[in-house]
Amino acid sequence: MADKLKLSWYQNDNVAEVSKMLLGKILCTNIDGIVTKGKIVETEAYSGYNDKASHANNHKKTKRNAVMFGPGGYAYIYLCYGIHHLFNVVTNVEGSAEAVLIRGIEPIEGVELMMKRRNMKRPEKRLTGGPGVLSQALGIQTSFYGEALDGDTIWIEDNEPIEDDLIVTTTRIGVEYAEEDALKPWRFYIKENAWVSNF
DNA sequence: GTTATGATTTACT
DNA sequence: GTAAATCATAACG
Repeated sequence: MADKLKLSWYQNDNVAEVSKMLLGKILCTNIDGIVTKGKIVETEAYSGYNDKASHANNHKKTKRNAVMFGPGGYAYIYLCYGIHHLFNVVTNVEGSAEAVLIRGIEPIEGVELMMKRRNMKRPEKRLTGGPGVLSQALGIQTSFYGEALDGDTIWIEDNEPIEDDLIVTTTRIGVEYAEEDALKPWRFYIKENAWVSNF
């Protein structure tokens, strides 16, 4: 069995690199004594410096994103549209508001429970193929906010790294000529994986 | 105290 | 393909 990633593992000053390395790792939760696991297949990096999409843009510190300003290795849960829980992993050291958004996972363990939670009547692809639903499938709630990822409730297990050939890095659309303003290719996913969202 | 907004999902035409 | 749902957070008065 793979080892739990240590908090220091996340405290890398290159968010994009952490995002890349998170691909293929195993995200685990332990809710009510039941463990569910899923392989991370899609991630997205967020920085508090130059990413307009980030809640921590321009070092804007609020109560909600405060955890992102802390040291890496903690869970940042954000409730979007009032319904969807988005799960982020805080990276980098204290003072740098950077995080990795987990966008897609491939169910490994506890699949039936996931479907039960989601009350799935839909194709399996939608079970965890999206940032909002994967959180729900794993039972992630707002009470996970600020949880350390080396605890017994939620953690990430190490796994064999994904080959570079299988990692797809995407840039934003229509930014080729606007290199200065364009955000870096900070979206990563595993090639030819059915659980990647939005395709 | 009140209002505007969003890192999305789902359903329907 | 497009449109609507829905609520916690943040900013403003």
